[in-house]
Amino acid sequence: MDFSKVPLQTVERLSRYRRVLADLQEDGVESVFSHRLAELMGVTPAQVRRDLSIFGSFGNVARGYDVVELHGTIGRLLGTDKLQTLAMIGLGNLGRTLLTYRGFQERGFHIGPVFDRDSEKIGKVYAGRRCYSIDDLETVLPDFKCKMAILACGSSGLDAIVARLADLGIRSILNFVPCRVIPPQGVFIENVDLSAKLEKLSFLSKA
Amino acid sequence: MDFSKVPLQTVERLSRYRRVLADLQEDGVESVFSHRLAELMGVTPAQVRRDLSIFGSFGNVARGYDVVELHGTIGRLLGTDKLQTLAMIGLGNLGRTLLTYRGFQERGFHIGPVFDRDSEKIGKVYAGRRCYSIDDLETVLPDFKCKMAILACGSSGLDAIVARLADLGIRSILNFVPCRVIPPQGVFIENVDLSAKLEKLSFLSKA
DNA sequence: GTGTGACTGTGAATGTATTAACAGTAGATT
DNA sequence: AATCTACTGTTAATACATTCACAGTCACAC
Ligand SMILES: NC(=O)c1ccc[n+]([C@@H]2O[C@H](COP(=O)([O-])OP(=O)(O)OC[C@H]3O[C@@H](n4cnc5c(N)ncnc54)[C@H](O)[C@@H]3O)[C@@H](O)[C@H]2O)c1
Ligand SMILES: NC(=O)c1ccc[n+]([C@@H]2O[C@H](COP(=O)([O-])OP(=O)(O)OC[C@H]3O[C@@H](n4cnc5c(N)ncnc54)[C@H](O)[C@@H]3O)[C@@H](O)[C@H]2O)c1
Repeated sequence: MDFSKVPLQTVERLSRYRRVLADLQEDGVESVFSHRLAELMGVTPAQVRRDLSIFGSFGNVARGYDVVELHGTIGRLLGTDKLQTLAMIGLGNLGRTLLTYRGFQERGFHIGPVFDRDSEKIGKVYAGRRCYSIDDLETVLPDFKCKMAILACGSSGLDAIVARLADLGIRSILNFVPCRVIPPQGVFIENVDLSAKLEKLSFLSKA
Repeated sequence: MDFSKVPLQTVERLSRYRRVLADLQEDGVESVFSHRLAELMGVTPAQVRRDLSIFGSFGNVARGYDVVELHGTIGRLLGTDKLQTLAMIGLGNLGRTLLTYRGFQERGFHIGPVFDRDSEKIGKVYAGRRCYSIDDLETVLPDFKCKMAILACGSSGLDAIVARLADLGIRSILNFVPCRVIPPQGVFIENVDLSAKLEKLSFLSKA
C-alpha cells in the first residue's frame, strides 16, 4: 500500500464510508452496489468505485461490495480496528467535554492521560482519568504508548508542547487551539477551528 | 463580486488571513508584503497574491498590503465586521461548552437563543442565555433574526429540525452531529466530525 | 532623467481531484 | 449456448487549485 498516492480527500471519506457501512450492517444488509453507497454518502458512484479501487478490488460484479468485509477492511486501513489511546493536553471546558464524549470510544479512540498546568486540576480524577502535571509529560506519557494527542489548552508555549510530544513518539495531533502550529518533521496536525468554520458559513450565506 | 468563482479553499483561508492580520495590527505593523503574509500563513506568496486578487487589487508595489485596510476588507467580505447572532439546538455537554466559549464573541459571533427538548433544561438560563423548548422554535426564533445555527443535539429527527430552521430563514448551519444531513435548497451545512478527523490522523500516521 | 531592485497582479503551466465512459465480466433469461 | 443486463475497475476527459514566471509599476539612488 503506497500511502503517498492516496488522495487526501479519499482519506477523509474513508471514515464516512465506514460509518455508512456500519449502519447497513446494523440493518442486516449483506452487500451493496456503488450506486447505493454513493447515495448514502452523497457522492457519485464513480467516486465510490474510484475511492475503493485505490486500496484493492473489493467489489463483485453480481453482488457489489460485501458490507461486513468492506467495513472490516476500511477499519484496518484506518487503523481503528483496535482501540487507540490518546493523550490530551488541557482540561478546561473543552477538555472535560471531550473526556465524557462517548462518540470517540465507539469509533476506536480512548483518551488516556490528561495533562494540565493548573495545580487545582493536577492529581484529580475526571471521568475516570487522572490529570497529570504538564511538567511530568516525559515521565508519564511513555507508559500509555500513545501515538496521537489532542490539544485543548491555551495558546502560549504551544510549539514547545508540540515539540515535546513529538519527541515522545506522538505521530499525529488534533488541535483545537486557534493559532498556527508548525508540525515537526513526521508529525501530522489537524486543526479544528470552529470560528473559521462559522466565518466560512457567513461568507457562503451572503452569496 | 461573483461568489461562484471564489475557490472554496480560498474562502477557508480568508479567516486565517484575518487572524494573521489582526496579530500584525496588534503589533503595530502598518503594511505587509505577500512574502511575509505567506510565511505567517504557511502558504506560498503566489497563493496569497492569487487569493487576495480574486476580490480586488489591494496591494501596493512599494508598501505591500495595508494591514488595517485589508483586515477590514476581509471582515466585510466574510460578514464578520458586525456581530451576528446564532441559534443553537441542544444544550448538552457540548452545547454548554460552546455557550461559554469566548472565542466566538471575539470573532463576531454570539449565540443567542438555545433550544432543547429536555424539560429539565427548558426555561433555565445558562451563561446568560435562556433555554427554550424546541417546540417553540417557530415562535421564538424570529425575534432573534438569526441567519446561522449550531446543531449540538441528538441525531434523531435531525432532518426535520433542519427543515424547520430553513423555513425560519436560517441560511447556514454548523453541525456537530455525526450523521449525514442533506442540506435543504439554499442552506449551507458545515459538518464538524471529530471522530472522522481522528480516523484521518490515524491513517496518516501509519504512512 | 535614467537605471536598479523588488514588488503586485495575472496568464500559462502544472498538479490534484472528480466525473464520464467503456471494456470486461458474471449472473439471469430465453 | 447465445443473448441480455447491470455491475466493477480503470482509462481518458474534465474541473478545480496551486505554483511558476514575467510584464508592468513604483520608489529610490545616482
Ligand atoms: N471551549 C470551546 O468551546 C472551544 C471551542 C473551540 C476551540 N477552543 C479552544 O480550545 C482551547 C481550550 O478551550 P477551553 O474553553 O477548554 O479553555 P479553558 O480556559 O477552559 O481551559 C484551558 C485549560 O488548558 C490549561 N492550559 C493552558 N495552557 C496550558 C499549558 N501550556 N499546558 C497545560 N495546560 C494548559 C489551563 O490550565 C486550562 O485548564 C482554547 O485554545 C480554545 O481557544 C475551545
Ligand atoms: N460532547 C462532545 O465532545 C462531542 C464531540 C463531537 C460531537 N458531538 C455531538 O454533538 C451532539 C451533542 O453532544 P453532547 O455531548 O452535548 O450530548 P448530550 O447528550 O450531552 O446533549 C444533547 C442535548 O441535546 C438535546 N436534544 C437531543 N435531541 C434533541 C432534539 N431533537 N431537539 C432538541 N434538543 C435535543 C438533549 O436533550 C441534550 O440536552 C451529539 O450529536 C454528539 O455526537 C459531541
